[in-house]
Amino acid sequence: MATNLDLAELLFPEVKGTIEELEAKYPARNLKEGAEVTRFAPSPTGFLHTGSLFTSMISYTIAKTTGGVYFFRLEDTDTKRTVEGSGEQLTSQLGEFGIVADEGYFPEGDKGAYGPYKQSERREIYKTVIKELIKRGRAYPDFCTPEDLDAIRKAQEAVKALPGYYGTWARDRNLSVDERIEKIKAGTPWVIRFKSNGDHDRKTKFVDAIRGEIELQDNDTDVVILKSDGLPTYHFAHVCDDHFMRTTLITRGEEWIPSTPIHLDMFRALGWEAPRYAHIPSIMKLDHGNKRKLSKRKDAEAAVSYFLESGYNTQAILVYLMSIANSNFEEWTIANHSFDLKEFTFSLEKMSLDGALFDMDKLNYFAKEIMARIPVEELFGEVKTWAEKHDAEFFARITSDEPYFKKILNIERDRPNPRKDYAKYSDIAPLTRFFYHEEWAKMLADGLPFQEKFDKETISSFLKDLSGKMLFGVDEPTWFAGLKEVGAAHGFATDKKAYKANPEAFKGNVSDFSEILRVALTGSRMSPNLHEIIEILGKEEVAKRLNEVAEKALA
RNA sequence: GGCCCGUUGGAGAAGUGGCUUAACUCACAUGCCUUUCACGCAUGCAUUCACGCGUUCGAAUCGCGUACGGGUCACCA
Repeated sequence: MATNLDLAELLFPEVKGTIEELEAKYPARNLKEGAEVTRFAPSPTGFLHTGSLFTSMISYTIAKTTGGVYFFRLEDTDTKRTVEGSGEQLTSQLGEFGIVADEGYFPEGDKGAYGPYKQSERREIYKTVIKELIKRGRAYPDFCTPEDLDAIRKAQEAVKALPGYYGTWARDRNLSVDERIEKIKAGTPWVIRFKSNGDHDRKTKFVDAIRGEIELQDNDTDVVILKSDGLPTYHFAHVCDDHFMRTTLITRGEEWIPSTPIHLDMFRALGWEAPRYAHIPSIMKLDHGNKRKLSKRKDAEAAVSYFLESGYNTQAILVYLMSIANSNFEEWTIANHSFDLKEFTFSLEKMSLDGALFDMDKLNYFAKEIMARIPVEELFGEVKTWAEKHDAEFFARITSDEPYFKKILNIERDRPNPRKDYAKYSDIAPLTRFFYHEEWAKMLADGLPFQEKFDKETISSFLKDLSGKMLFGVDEPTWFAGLKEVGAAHGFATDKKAYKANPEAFKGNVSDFSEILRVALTGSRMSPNLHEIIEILGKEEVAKRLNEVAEKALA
């Protein structure tokens, strides 16, 4: 009579290695007490999800702050969903955030002693372990077709039984070895299932690093561990990989909580110590009054590329995500006048238990705070790099005269409370375009937003006069005093109180002639400090603009 | 439907039985500053912690139940 040994040989004749050899090849890591080995293990679906960035940032931070190891593993076992080139994209996008793995998959080749770090290249390892499981009677080939499985599910529905491949519903679970061998020899397609000896009526407990103790029903389903394409399922790959890669802390989305008993069941069956788990809450979004997970199909902000393309500073994104992860981070940034994530002590215990709503307002707030504090030279470099990739016209504009653009960027920045009007690099072009003559000319052609209450003659004569009398190279009070003089000569008040006391005596207030100047120069009723603007524009350009507007006003 | 996780203001949240007349931050509103905007400053915004019952001298904090929200039950991860 044939035994499980024969079955294992028949199934995997090419597999010669043993688990012992693997244990020796991937020895326990020699790390100091408390050091955590964490990882980020995405599927290469051509897309870095915002929630993935969140999880990877947390994993990375934990490894770094405990003196451990953070590695990157590519989970490419779903060949149907695999998108070519995703590995590169994932690592390069993560790289923009400074989340670079200590070891793992890299487009140019694996780094580290616990590889391969791409699951499709680990078939040998999976099969070695599975072969052993079969020998021990803890795994078996299952010959059910999708139709068979469907029929089982329908039968379960009919009698209101729990769905799943377990107990007496597990059709091929109790086939004899001889029967199995016969079917295999007959060429019947098979998958390998794990043979659970769990009991659905019992509970399994584990301590989640974020939520504390969690109690779930014991796993009793015989999950598929090796698919018909010869690749493992997530459940098995996780157990096997994280064991041999010596991961100590599994950070993954909370959607994995319900399947944790399956993983624990397998760790037990293999006699391996299970790692600790930290199930990270999902980032949510409000949709018609209901919360739901950020969806890659429905929400632009689900893709990290969205933020990168619109030009959010990567540190700002990380800072925002950290403020969700540990809300005391915000207080910390205020107390320490720092947004340096490396200095902050992250703690899993302080994580909130339900998914936070993605808050664009708050992201924008952090982004403005951070952008306002980046030194100009550095900011300039970032804007330039971004523009080169995403806005050719803007790139051409700023590179045509870099010192000029730096001056523009620097407006109202060198002060304790700098201006904060850019949340992202793409905000800069529209707000600064008036500094470029051709752009300003277009605005003039489209019509300048002067208020109706000013008559054309006043606008024209005031600007005409001003074009020759504007002061340059003086300090702001002096410049403004000069401006007031011209205003007064054209019937405007130069003193607020005087105007308020007798508005009829004037054509307008200080703010009114200032506004006329502002509109003429910038094409808008709102702008940064006018004195800085005229100094940047220069005497010639200012005179040119004032004259052109003065003429057009009368035309 | 079974199981699991969760529920403090518009958002992120602090809070682990009396120190809370519920921090802090964003958003919002109003005012001040001011040549506009942005910045900055000041003030306001939950008499109440989903609801009910219970434990207790005392509960947002402990227990039970209900409601609601989320997740999960694949040869996807």
